[in-house]
Amino acid sequence: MSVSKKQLILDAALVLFVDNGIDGTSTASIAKKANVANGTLFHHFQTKADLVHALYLMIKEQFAQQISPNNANGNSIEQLASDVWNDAIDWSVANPNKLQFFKLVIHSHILSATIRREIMNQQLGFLEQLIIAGQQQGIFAQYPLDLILDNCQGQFLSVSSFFIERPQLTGDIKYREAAFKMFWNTLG
Amino acid sequence: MSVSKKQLILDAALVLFVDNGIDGTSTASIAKKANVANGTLFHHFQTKADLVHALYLMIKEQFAQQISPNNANGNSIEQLASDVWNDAIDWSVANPNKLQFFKLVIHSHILSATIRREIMNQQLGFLEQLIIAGQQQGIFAQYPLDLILDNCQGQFLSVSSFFIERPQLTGDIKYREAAFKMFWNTLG
DNA sequence: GTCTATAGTGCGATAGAC
DNA sequence: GTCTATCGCACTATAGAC
Repeated sequence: MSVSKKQLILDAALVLFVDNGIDGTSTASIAKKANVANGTLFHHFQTKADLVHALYLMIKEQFAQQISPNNANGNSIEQLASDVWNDAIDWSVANPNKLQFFKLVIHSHILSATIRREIMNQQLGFLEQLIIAGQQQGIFAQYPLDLILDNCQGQFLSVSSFFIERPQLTGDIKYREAAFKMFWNTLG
Repeated sequence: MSVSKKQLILDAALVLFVDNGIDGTSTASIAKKANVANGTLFHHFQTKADLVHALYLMIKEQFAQQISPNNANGNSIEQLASDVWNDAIDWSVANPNKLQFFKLVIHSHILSATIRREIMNQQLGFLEQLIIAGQQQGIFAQYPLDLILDNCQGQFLSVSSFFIERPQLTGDIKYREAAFKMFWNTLG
């Protein structure tokens, strides 16, 4: 077989979680959609929470790969910020289910508060470096870093969802530029 | 009795929802915490979803009362925006459970998507007027209104949660001013 | 309106054959 | 690793006495 049953389960779970919520999705329905037996699911994942966590880790990896800046040298902070921001938005629009799943996990009680806090911090590690650099160069205001990061995550999640819900606006330069401008202005 | 059983149920539900999530809270546990019989809960609320909706409506009313500007005339847009923003943050810090419940409802699947969309629109009606006025006066940039509103809601929810999780920073002028400045800068 | 008791359902997880 | 079958539990909602 070309795709492992484990992966089939993860794929099915993502779709069902986004459609019905995490608590609203039974393990039986996941197995059924994946064309896999009920017991097989619990062979690969000890508990439902383990499945959620594994799915999150997989998606986080993919997200990190898309938005890690690969040409950091020689560009202005604004250019770097624009690249990172727009890469993140592009990824969200190309992977709407995965972005929505991030939001579900952040607000779900199925994972412990500690794990959910780790999630957020890891998610924003790349941004932290960029903001510190901007502050050192005097481009950004000296707002407290922790407050800035929470604010930026809030903007990213809401604006991503905005574009996901309105696919026809994704390529609209007016909207895309406004979205970045608002994000950028926040920092100054 | 001084407080109706219906109100006792609503009060108990709020605490349990915030602690354990909406799906993670059984109607039986709500009745128990409210010192009320199981059947009494379903006498006042036909279904669990009805209870959630009623609780939301009650809290929304309280929130709207706190942040509606009562001295709109004679003040600058920035002063108005500052008043509204800080009233909203103050309310959130004074009523952390209620703000967290807003977040739960927005991301829960127990209410239909239609109802959740209404919720957001009603929540932000007051802001809409202020932003339109600012744009007409040339104080704000001409970003698309719908995008601005989603962005602002994202900032408000994340920054509110930030202060709720760090009560000792609520009165810290440096943090409070930075929070408003970031919000304000977004619009310009 | 409030209570007790319970019906009826769906769920997470396990056991054991293959 | 994958399957079938099912256990045991917790849950929403109802019935009917007071």
